[in-house]
Amino acid sequence: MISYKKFDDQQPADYTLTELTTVQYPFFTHGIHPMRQESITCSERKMLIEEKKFETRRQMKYGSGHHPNSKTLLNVSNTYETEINRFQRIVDYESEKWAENMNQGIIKEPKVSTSDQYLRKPSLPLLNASSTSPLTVEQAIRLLTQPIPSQINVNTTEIVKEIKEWLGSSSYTNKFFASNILNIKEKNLTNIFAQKRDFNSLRNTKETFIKMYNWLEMSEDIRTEMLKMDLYEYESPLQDENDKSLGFLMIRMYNTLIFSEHPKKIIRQDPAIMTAERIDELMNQPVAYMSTKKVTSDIKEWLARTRTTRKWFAESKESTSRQNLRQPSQSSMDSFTSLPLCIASSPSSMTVEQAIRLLTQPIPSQINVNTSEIVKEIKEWLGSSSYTNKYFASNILNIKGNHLTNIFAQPRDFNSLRNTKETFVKMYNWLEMSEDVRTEMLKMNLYEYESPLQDENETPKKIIRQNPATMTAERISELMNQPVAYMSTKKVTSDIKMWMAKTRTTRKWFATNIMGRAKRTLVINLNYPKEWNELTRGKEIYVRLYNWMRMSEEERQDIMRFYGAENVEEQESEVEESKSLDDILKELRRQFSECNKQ
DNA sequence: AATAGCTGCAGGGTTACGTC
DNA sequence: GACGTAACCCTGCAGCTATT
Repeated sequence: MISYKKFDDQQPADYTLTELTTVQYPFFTHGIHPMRQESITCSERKMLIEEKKFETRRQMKYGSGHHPNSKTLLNVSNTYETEINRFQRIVDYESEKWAENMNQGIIKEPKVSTSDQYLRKPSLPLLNASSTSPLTVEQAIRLLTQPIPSQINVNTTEIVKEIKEWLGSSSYTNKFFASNILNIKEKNLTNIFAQKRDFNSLRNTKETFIKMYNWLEMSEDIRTEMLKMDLYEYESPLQDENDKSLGFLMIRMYNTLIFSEHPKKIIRQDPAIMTAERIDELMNQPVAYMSTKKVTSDIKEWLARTRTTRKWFAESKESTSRQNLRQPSQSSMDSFTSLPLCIASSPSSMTVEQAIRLLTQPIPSQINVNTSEIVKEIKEWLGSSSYTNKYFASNILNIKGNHLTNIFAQPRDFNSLRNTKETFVKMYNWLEMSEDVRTEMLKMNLYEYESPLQDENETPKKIIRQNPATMTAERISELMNQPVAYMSTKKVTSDIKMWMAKTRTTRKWFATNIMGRAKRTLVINLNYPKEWNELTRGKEIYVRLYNWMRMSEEERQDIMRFYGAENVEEQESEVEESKSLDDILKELRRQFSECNKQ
């Protein structure tokens, strides 16, 4: 057993590079490694078997009319095996470049422009195919599964939105689209539609998002063509029969050609100069797309072959890189919030919610907000427009005219602002907008449905606390289920989260006892609040959250005590320290502003 | 080490809606 | 009204990270 204890012990280099040189791909021997069979996903299998048909056709076209037979295939595999030996089973997972290289002189293929692959122009032969000849199944699947260029910041929310829009405008059902194009169950698609995802954190569903992304990139002609096809008809039979068949050989070959591209030569450096940085660099090279099943399968094989323990491997390498892999999730979450700007750039269909979201969009933290400059520019804009200050104040900023006059008159330090920070955020965003968007927004009545909650923030309506002893289930139900015409779900959920943090109420307790929902459900609603107008049956939980925030703290404590909360006494003493509901609300607003700032 | 919180995934249950 | 289907909501589980 070789020691793997430290990176400094350069033995491991023999495993990452040298050791691998001795390994042959089992695909191209007659004894096929059984483990490898499991490394192909269903869709990959599908692609491969379809590729077989494709290759046959291409052989006919480019191979002087001679049919491929087992000998031809063997030649292909031998050639490939040579390559494999040369590159020594270090498999690269990025693209199809190698396939193209390999195809020169081996498998003649209609020219697939791999260089264009990264330009996100749907690989062109397929476009042509739609006009000149019918799209083949393998072309269709390749189009669908084409990797998304790494420089693209995949916004799953936007993809979902656009797919929904497309489905809405088409005559096809979600179910048909799910099964015939995405190769998933309809319920799964429903979940994908309902639950926001961070693309980089996805595992199995990443493939679905890739397909949806590519779908949106296609022309309507190609889509129509594809919808007529039965892309996944061979899905299940393949599971059983592939072992000894010719098809299986093709599968193996094509899998490697397509999914395991030419390894970029990682030149082995002198082991003595292996540094943490070098390791980091090697381990964290960006990857645009991979077959995760294949990678994990290969890793398992490698672990077995090199007798590396999972524990050692996990702790020494993967554990460190794992943290890094988690990083992108935040940035892509941020992209959700920046999205409305894009939507609003075509103001024709702007909704009140979009407008408000545009206005209240947090100012990026790197921006040094100059309030004087904002005031100056807003004044200039008002001067040049036909709108009065009062109109602008009430219709865009949702403040009173005299408040705006004060803001104009008194210099402010943005970071010290509390309630007025929101106004400056709105003014900042206003200045960032195009005149078209502004015009559109000025025509709207943004605050007509302003919720009582927000009014209460200004002058909280005192909810008279009844005698705690009289708190009953009926009273609670009455308080919690008061009808609500409109609310800013984002604000409510944000307030609730702050309140929970402040009172140290757990999600589990609150969800079970107050909301009457599972913790999971509450967490989803808190973290991914839907816009009020998008909600249908799901409004109930938001109504309860809203009404919860609407109550006085004493009322909340009474209810919590009613449900037997253990820490109500502590919370109560905490509450007693605060002076009034007014202060609580002010504090919440301040924290909310802080939140926005960050 | 224990606990809390978050998330992907999958599936059950309910509601909405269209068709007969 | 009965029925089937689509869409939506809710939840459990498992695995992960962060915090205490």
